[in-house]
Order: sequence, then structure tokens, then C-alpha cells
Amino acid sequence: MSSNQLYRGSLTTIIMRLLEQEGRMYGYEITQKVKELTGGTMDIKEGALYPSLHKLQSAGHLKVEAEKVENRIRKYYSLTPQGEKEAVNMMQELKEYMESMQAIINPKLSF
Amino acid sequence: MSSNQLYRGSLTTIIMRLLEQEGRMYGYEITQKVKELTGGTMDIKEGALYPSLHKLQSAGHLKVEAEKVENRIRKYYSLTPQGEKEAVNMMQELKEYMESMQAIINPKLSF
DNA sequence: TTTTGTTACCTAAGATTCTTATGTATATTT
DNA sequence: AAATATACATAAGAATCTTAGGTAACAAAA
Repeated sequence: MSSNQLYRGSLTTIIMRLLEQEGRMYGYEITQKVKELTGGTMDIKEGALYPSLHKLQSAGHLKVEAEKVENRIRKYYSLTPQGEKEAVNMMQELKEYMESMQAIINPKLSF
Repeated sequence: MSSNQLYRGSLTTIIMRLLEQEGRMYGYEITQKVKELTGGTMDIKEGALYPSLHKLQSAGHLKVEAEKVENRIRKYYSLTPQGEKEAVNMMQELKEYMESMQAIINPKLSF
């Protein structure tokens, strides 16, 4: 009981999961990847993304490397070892949340 | 694009869905039903539930009938006709959100 | 050539939605 | 007599979002 992220905080889970899969991404790339994967349904706002990245970084889950590409700065983020563990936890919590929602919206008939 | 409830607001969706299924429920009953359906994983807090019920009511999605049962007041909520429509919308949005999350955490291999 | 669009970062103000804490009251169980 | 369960409620604070703005480089269109 009680350990309920419920619906909030999916953005951090999305970030962590994408970095787990891709290894290394920069902020803008994350917004584009999410649009691509969801067929445009999800639109990560920069006003939400950048503060989230910074928070994950200061929590020690992400590390950052700035690079100049075509005369523009990119900040590449990747998981720290601690972040790898956290990513696993977040995925587990998301899974539980999804299963809980399924149980509510589509309950097993008890007979 | 842009129409993203994302993860927020699942509580209202849960309330609307349960009322769609059960027809008529009171607040405390909702908290117990959610615990039961999710095996205790989800614990709806009263501090979140009651304000949500009141908001849904003033939005015209719910109607309420107070009854005295065993010398205690219960407030039974049910969907208004407008609420029935809204419940369908919310379920559709939840479905899209769930599919989007699936697409992100478990992307189809493109080859 | 000026404006618009894309890439790429950022922050601040405000809105929304939650948790925690607290309160009232009745009934049952320990 | 005290604790637990039932049943409602609100307020303060925390967390997470949207909206709106800002900087800057480059490309394409008007």
C-alpha cells in the first residue's frame, strides 16, 4: 500500500527509460523522440523537460556532457550507475500503476 | 498533438470510471473499492478524493444524494448525462495515454 | 532582406493536483 | 476506556505541470 506515484511523475520515468534504451540523448532530442514514438500524441514541453533533467542530474541519476555540434551547444545526458538502478525501480512502479489502472477500468469478474 | 493530459488527472478518471460501472457510490466506498481492485497498491487519499468529487459535481459531471445509513451520513454520487459523455472521453484519453506509454517503454523495432 | 521556422538551451509565474495534517462524529472492537 | 473503522470535510504545503517569455545560430521563404 501507500507507495503510490499514481499518475504523476511519468515525465521522469519517460526520460529515464529513453536514456536506458538510447544510452545518450540531449534535451531537444528527447522531445522529438517522444513525438515520434507516440505519433505526435505526447508533446513534452520544454518548460517541464529542462527542470526535470536538472533535477535528475542533481539527484545523481544523470550525468551531462556538453558538446558543440554545428556551432550549437548540446547537452548530452546519460544514466549514472545509480540512475540505472533508479530506472529499473521507475519501470517497476510504472508497471504496477498500469496494472492497477487496468484492474480498475477493466475489472476481473468475480464469480 | 498538444492534447496531452499526460499522466495527471487519473484520479478523476478513476472516479468517473467506477461510477460508470457501479452506478452509484459514496466517497469512502470509492477508496475501499480502489484498494480492493488493486490489491492494496493504490490508496486514494481522502484529501484528494473529496475535493475531486466536489469539483466534478460543480462541473456538472456528478450528482449527489445524501442518505443516512446506520445513523451516519453517506453522500452517494452518480454520473449526470453530461458526466456519462465525459466518462467516455476520459476513458479514451486514458487509453491513448496508456498506448503512448507502451510505445515509449516498449518501442516497436523498426527494421 | 527581413521574417519565419527549426534547432537548442533556459527560467519564472501561475495552475493543477497531489500529500499530510487536522477536525468532526458515530459505531464497533479490544 | 482506548483504539479502530466508517464517513464526511478543509487547509497548508509540495510536486509537477503549462504558459509565456528569453537567448542564440542557422536555413528557408517571403
